[in-house]
Amino acid sequence: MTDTTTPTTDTDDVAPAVADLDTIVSLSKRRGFIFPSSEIYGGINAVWDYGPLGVELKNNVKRAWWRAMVQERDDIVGLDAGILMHPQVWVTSGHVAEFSDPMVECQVDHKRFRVDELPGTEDLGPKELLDPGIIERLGLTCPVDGGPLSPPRQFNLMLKTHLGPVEEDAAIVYLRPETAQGIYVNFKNVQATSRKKLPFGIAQIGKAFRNEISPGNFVFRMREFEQMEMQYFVRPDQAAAAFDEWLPRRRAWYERYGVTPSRLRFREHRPDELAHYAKKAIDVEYRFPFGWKELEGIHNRGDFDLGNHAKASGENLQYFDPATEEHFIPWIIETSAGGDRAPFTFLIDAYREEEVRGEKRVSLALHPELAPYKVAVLPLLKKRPEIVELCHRIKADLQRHTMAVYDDTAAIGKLYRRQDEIGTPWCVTVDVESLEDGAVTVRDRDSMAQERVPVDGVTRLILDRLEAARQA
RNA sequence: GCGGAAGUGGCUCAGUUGGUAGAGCAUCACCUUGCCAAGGUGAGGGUCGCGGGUUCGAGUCCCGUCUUCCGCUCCA
Repeated sequence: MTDTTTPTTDTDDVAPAVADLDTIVSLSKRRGFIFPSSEIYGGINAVWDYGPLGVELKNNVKRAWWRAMVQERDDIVGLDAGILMHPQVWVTSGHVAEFSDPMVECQVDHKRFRVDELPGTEDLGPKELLDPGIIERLGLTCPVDGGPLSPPRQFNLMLKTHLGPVEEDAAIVYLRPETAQGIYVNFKNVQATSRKKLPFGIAQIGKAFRNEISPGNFVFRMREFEQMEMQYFVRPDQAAAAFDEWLPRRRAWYERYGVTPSRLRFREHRPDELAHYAKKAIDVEYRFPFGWKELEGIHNRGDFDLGNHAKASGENLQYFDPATEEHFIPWIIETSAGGDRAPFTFLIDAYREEEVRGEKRVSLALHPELAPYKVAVLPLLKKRPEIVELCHRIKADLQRHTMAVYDDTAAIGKLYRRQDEIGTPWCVTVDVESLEDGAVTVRDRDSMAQERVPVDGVTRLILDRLEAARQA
């Protein structure tokens, strides 16, 4: 691969964050992008709601991802699997074992340890590992500083619920902690019905849930979040090459939609930090206001998932390669992006501030395809009913094709500023002359260029501009 | 979950030694203006995160709780 830089610190500010987190949170709330969940009851930890503008931005990001992954490719198809799955899926995937452990905490340095990894606990069963008296009985202490340990507690990173009206253990199901498993268990169905030959991929966007120990940083780490995942199935001997292909491709996707290249980097996981399913993992990281953090993970999962599911379910999940007449379990290259982190990143990176006459002006340089509204129609003079009427006619025509909005509740300068602050790329202004020459002014947010356009050509022009931005 | 800080109208904040809440911006209406956050007048909006306690009386003191932020754990 071409660009696998692996900086090590969080403080190498080649590209300082654009704005601090508070500024973004404040803008999000003020303009209606993101609100705290259940705010009138005091909010609920690590859940956030998308407001009128936020849902547009998020949907646009998801659509852009789907477009790049599914629409424009012949080798990837989509899927939308259930959030609830057979409980056995999570046993097989390793999540029951890896995501829920009896743990103890040192009372001195507050470090946490899995009970079954402390010396002398090797032979203990699951029940004994949770025994409150086990610490005292075995004389366990903190491996780091010898401090006293808390009684064992069950840490479960998976959220549970009951399926069926009667709450009994047999009916416990998990809310999926990752969307990937929905793809793996459907591998045969999708492959058979789509008749795809290796290599091919399955893409999915959906919610996942984790009882994070310490969520935070706004929408960066939530307990309910969205994933945009694509699982690419390949011959084992092609896995490494496929991995190297997807890496720059995924980074380029973020850059294409406006993320500053110097605020992106790759970071490869050390062997000791690899997830239980991964053979190799490289993150695409973004320079968030709170440091370099993962935006998306690209993993080589080998045959871990399909292999285990085949064994546990008894199903034959092998692929038959007609060219070589071989049967084998495909290997999987996974690209797993954050469906909330991506919009968050685009929002942060689009943030602009400038001083005009001692006043702070905020604007969002969002890529037109991601902007909540593509165009605003504004009257220069709202006293003339013909002008307002013409505005509504233009807006109605635009609305049939894209997100357009009309606003007349302020002077023209302020109307422009409002649109700049929410990232609207184009504004159409109707003035007195429009009534005579049948032309209006189209103003471009980024270049500030203005041009006169015949009323009948406005919609075409905006759609052309949008398409041009999409192609760029 | 642990340690530290914070929580007042949509946003940013003020609120003196406890006496029943203010400002700027924003929003809305009207007048004026008419191409890049103009001016004027007026209006709506908070019981001070929530619960309890002390007190004649608490935003202001005490306890609990929730939430947010910064660290420890993580990874979309």
